[in-house]
Amino acid sequence: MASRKRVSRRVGSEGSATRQALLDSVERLMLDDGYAAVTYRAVAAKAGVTPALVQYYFPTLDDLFVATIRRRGEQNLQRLEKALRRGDKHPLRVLWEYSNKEATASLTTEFMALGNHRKSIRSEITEVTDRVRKVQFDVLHDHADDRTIHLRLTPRALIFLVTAIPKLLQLEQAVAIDAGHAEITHAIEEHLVMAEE
Amino acid sequence: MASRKRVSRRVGSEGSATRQALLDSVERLMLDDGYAAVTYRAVAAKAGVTPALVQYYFPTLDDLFVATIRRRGEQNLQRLEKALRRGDKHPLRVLWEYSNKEATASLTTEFMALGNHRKSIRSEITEVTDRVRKVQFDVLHDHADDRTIHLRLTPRALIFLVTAIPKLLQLEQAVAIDAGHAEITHAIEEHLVMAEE
DNA sequence: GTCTATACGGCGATAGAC
DNA sequence: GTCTATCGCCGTATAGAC
Repeated sequence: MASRKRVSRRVGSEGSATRQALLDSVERLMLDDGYAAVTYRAVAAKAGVTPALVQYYFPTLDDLFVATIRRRGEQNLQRLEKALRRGDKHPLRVLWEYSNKEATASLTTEFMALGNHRKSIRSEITEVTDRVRKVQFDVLHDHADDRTIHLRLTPRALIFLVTAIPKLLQLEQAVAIDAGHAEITHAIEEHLVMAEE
Repeated sequence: MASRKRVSRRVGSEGSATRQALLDSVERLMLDDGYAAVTYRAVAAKAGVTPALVQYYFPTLDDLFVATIRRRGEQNLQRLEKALRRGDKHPLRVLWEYSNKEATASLTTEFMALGNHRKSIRSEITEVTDRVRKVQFDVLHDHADDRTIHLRLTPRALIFLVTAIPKLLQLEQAVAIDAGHAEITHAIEEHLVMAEE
């Protein structure tokens, strides 16, 4: 099923323009038609190169998916850290807004589905998520006060709620389900306002 | 991509033993290796028949997936209604426990991933979820009292929390993430106890 | 180092033989 | 009702051109 003999992944320099263009094509395909639409032939066509060239850069599809999630994860982490550093909003609100950025979230959903049956991708997701959660926990830990006690929720539980619920809302939206969505969003917004004053 | 001309789905009688055995095999394959492992050849091998016979019962893979989700959805709905009818627990707790049944939830996850890029499955999920949510809403609507106000949450929002969060916990567990899980579970259990007394 | 051409086996789907 | 043959995709391995 998976590759065996192949030794060197990441052929072609990391910053190569072609390489970046290929990863862009992968993200577009995943967003438009789901990860199943990511084939060597489709990626090549979208980027205007030959299928064999895609394979030169990414010997297996796993390599291609891992490179895509790694690049996106890095970008997300930097976006989050930058937003938190600005310090003009309550950290919980920053996390909430960060998680509601839909392009990112629906890509994440695709990757989690992929991770269900591809080990290499599962570990990549685990790694990047751990790093993100650590950043989130640190900032909330510094900010901890009676408001978390008021809500009877620990920082970790709060992080879960404001970051995971948006993900779930979008997961359901993708299958045309929206019962309770407006109410949940409203309730969380209300709690955020309370936490901010 | 999808089938076009085919008119009659559901070849072979609905209750055919072969048919049921094939759907069992599909569920096992999805749980063990993800939906990508569901191929005519794999299903046939698991059920001890020829691949062509599987194709006789289910002309396209879409038909196979739709039949699987429909059967499972019917079973879940009846399980939920039965648990609610017993009336020995608070409806919210019934919903919470119902959603925490893991076999069901991880199958659901697979189907939602499938629904991301297969239209026929998406509408099947939407339909069965609407029916389930209606049952859930009705029972909670009858049961509505000051406890929902205490939590500042509408019935629909409450349903979302106690049914969707377990789904998400398992989705994350599938990729080896568990930050905040224990805390969230504990917090919800606490709220349920409050609602029950 | 970049890129291409080609071949192989496995897949879903179809048509049609028995 | 059951199964065979076939078609056009797919991932990917390999050999080699610039």
